[in-house]
Amino acid sequence: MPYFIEAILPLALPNTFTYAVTEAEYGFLQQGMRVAVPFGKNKIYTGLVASLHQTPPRLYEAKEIHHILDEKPIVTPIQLQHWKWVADYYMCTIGEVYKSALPSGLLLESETIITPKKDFVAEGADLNDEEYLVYEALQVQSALKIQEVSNILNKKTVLPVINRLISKNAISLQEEISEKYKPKAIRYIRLQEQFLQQEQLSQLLEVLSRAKKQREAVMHYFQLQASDKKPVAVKKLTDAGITATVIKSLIDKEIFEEYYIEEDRIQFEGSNNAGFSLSEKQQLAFNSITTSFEQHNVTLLHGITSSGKTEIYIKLIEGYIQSGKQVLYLLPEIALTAQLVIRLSAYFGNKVAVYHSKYSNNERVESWLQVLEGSEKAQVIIGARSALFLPFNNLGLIVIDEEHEQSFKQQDPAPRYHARDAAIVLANYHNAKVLLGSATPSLESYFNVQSGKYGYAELKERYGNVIPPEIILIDLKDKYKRKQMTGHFSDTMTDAVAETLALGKQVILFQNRRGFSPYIECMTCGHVPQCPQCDVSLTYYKYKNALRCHYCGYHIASPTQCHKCHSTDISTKGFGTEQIEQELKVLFPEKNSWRMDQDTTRGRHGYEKIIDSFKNREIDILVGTQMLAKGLHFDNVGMVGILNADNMLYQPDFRAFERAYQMMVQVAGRAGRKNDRGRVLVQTYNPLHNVIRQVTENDYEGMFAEQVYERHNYKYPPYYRLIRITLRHKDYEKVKNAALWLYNVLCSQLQVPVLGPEEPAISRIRNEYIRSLMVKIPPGTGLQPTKKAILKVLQSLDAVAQYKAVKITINADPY
DNA sequence: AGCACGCCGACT
DNA sequence: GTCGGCGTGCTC
Repeated sequence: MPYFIEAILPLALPNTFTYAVTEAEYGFLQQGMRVAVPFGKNKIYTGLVASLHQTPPRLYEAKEIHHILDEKPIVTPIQLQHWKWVADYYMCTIGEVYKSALPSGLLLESETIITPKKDFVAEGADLNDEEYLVYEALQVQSALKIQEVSNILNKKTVLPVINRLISKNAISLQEEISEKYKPKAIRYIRLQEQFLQQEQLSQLLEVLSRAKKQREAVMHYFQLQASDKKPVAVKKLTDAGITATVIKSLIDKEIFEEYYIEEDRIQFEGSNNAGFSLSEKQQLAFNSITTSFEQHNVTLLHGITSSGKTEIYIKLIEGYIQSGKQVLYLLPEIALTAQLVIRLSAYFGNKVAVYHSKYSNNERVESWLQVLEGSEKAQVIIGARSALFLPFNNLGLIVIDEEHEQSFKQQDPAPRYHARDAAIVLANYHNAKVLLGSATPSLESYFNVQSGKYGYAELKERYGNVIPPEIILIDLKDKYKRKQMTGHFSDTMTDAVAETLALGKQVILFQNRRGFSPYIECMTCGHVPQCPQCDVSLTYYKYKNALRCHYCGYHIASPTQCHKCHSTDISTKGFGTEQIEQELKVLFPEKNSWRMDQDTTRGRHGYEKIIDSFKNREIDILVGTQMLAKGLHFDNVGMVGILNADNMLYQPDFRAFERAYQMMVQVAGRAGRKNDRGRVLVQTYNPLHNVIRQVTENDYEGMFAEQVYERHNYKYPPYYRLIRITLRHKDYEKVKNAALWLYNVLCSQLQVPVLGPEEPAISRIRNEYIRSLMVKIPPGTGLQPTKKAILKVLQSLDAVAQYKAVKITINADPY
C-alpha cells in the first residue's frame, strides 16, 4: 500500500503537491509538520503537510520527500483553515500565504553546494583557466556556493563551467538545506564532580597555589555560587576580570567543565502590576464594551485622541489572560510597538511578546514557538499585521488599535490582505472577540456599527481634563494677496510657532510630502526632469543636491542647467518636509528643528531615535509626514501646524476625503496636554471646504454621513466591494490591448459593473506600463462566485499567446 | 514564482 | 567564436 502527503510549497502555484512517503513516515507525519521536499530539477523547499492519503497520482510519479523537519506540528489546523480563507478571499495561492505567514527562520530554501571529488587529480585532466580557478578554490575551501563561484570567476553564468567540471569528474553537487534557527545558548561552568568534597577541594587549591590567576578564578567561582545560588555563567567570571584563557586552562585541566543552557533571546523585565484605575468615563466605556461583547463578536471603540484608550485595552486584556486566554494586539506601525511594549510589560511583566517583520529571524521563531506552546511568556502578543499569522491555540481577544490605518492592508507581495478583516475571521475560528479602536474610525467599520453588525462603545472626553485643541484656519489665498507669507509660512503660523516656543513648548509641523520639492522646472523652456523608468517627475532633494524617483529609487545629481535648453534659470515647484525644515532654520535659527519622514527614519532604530529626542525635548520643532499621525503621544506639544491641507484633499482616490479628515484629526490630536489647551493651525486655500469644516468642528458624524452618501451614489465601499486588476508589461501596446480584451470578456462574463481600462496617474513604473480595471460587486451579489468567474477569465487571458506575458495582480478590497 | 532550456544579437 | 538577452514551459 503506497503512502502520500499533500504538501503546500511557498510558491505562487495554485495547487498542493503530492509526495510519496514510507509507511513509517506516514505513521509519524501529521498535518502542520514541515518536510524538506525536492522540487523541479534541483531545488529543495520547505513544504508543509496539508493532508495524508493513499491515493496515487494518476498523471505522474510522485517524488519522495527528502526528510521530515519537525517532531510535532508547528502550524495548527485553525491556521490552515485561516490561510485557506485568506487565499480565497484575497485571490492568491495558499503557497503565498504560507510564505508570508511563516517566519523565514522556519522556511528554508536549499542552496547548491559544490564539493571536490577526493580522488580527482588535476594533472593531465586538462582544465581550462576558469575550471582551474574553481578547482583551486575548492582545495582551500572544500565547499563553494554557486554565488561564490560566480564571484571567483567574476561572471554570472557559471553553470557551463560547473557542468564541465562534473563531466571531468572533478566535483560533485549537493543541495544543502540548513536549519537557520539556532536557540541562543548561554555558556556556564561548574566544578567537576570529584572536587565537590571538602578535602579534594583543599587539595585543588593547594595544586593551584602556584597558578595564581587560576586560583583566583576558582575562588571567584565559589563566591558567585554562594551569593547567587544559581548556575554560574562564564560571562559572570569574565565580567569580573577573569580572562577567557584562564577559564579555558581550567577546563583543559578538567577542574571546570562547561555546559550550555538555552536562553530566551527576548526578555522584558517588568514589575508586575503598576496598578491604576480607570476614570469614570473610561469605566463606562469599558462596561459598554463588555456588554457589547455579549451580543457582538466585534466592537468598535470610538475614542477621541488622548482619551486613554490604552488603559481600557489593558483592563480588558487583563481579564482574558486571567482566564488563560491569549491576546493579540495589532498596531499599524512597527515603530509604535516599542512604546506599547513598555506600557504593557510594566503591567503584565514578561507575559508580553512582540512579533513583527523587523525582528530578527531567530527572535521571530522564538515568539512563534512560544505562542504555539501556549507559553506564559507569550500570552499577550504585540505586533504589526503579520502577527496575525502566529499559531494561536487559545485566542481570546484581538485588539486592533488605530483601526482606520491603511497600513493594515498589505499592498505588495501577495497575499494582499487587510489585517483588520482577516483578524475578524480568525477571531471567529477561535470564538474570540475583536476590539477595534480609533479616534477616526474607517467608514467601513462605522458603517458596520450602524447596520448592527458590530457593537459600539465610545469615549468622547479627553483623559484628565485635557481640553480639545483650538483649531485655527488660515486662508492662504488671502495671505498671499496681502503678502503676509514668508516662504510657506503665513505670519499667523510663524507667530504661533514663536509664541509656543517662547512658552517652552514644542511644535509639530505636518507636511505630507517628503523631499525638498516634488519637482523642478526650467523657467525658460518649462522642462521638468522626469524619471527615465517611471512616468513621474523627479523629486528634488536639496540636502543631497539630487533628483530622486520615489518609485524606483533612480537618482541623478541635481542639474545646474536645464538638460533641454541649457538655461540656468531653474526653479523648484511645490514643497516637501525638507524645504520646511530649511525655512525653519532661517525663521528660527536658534531653535532645534528636525525632520521625520521615510528619508530620516531608515534603519532599525532611526524612528525611535527621533521620537526619543523629541520626547526628551532636545528637538523644538518636528517637521514630518503622515508618520506623525500614527498614535504617538507627546506631552509637551503646544501647537500643531498643517502647512497645506489641500494636497490631501485632492488625491485621485474615492477615499481621499475620509483620509484627509482622519489625517488632520489625528495630527491635531498630538497637541495639548493637561490643563493646557493646544492649538492647531491649518493653512489652506479652501477654508470653506466641507472636510476642513468637519475637522474644525470635530464632526465625525457629519463627515461620515456625507461620505457614505457619496459612496452610495458612486457605488463604492462600504456598499460595493471592489476588486482591482492591474496589468503590467514593458510593451505599451501589449498592455493596452490585453486590458481591453480583459475588460470586454469580464463585462460579458460578469453581471456586475466593471470600470476601465484605466491608465493610472502613474502609468509606468520601472519601465513597465500599467493599466488597471476595477470590478465593482454590488451588495447582495455573491463574492465567491464573482471571484471564481474573474479567475476563470484570467485563466483564459493566460491562454491567449500574445497576452500571457502580461503580468497581472489582483487586489481584493484595495485600500 | 523561479528556473532551466533554447534561440538570437553584441562583444571579450 | 562565446555571453547574456529574453521568450517558453514546467514544477508533484
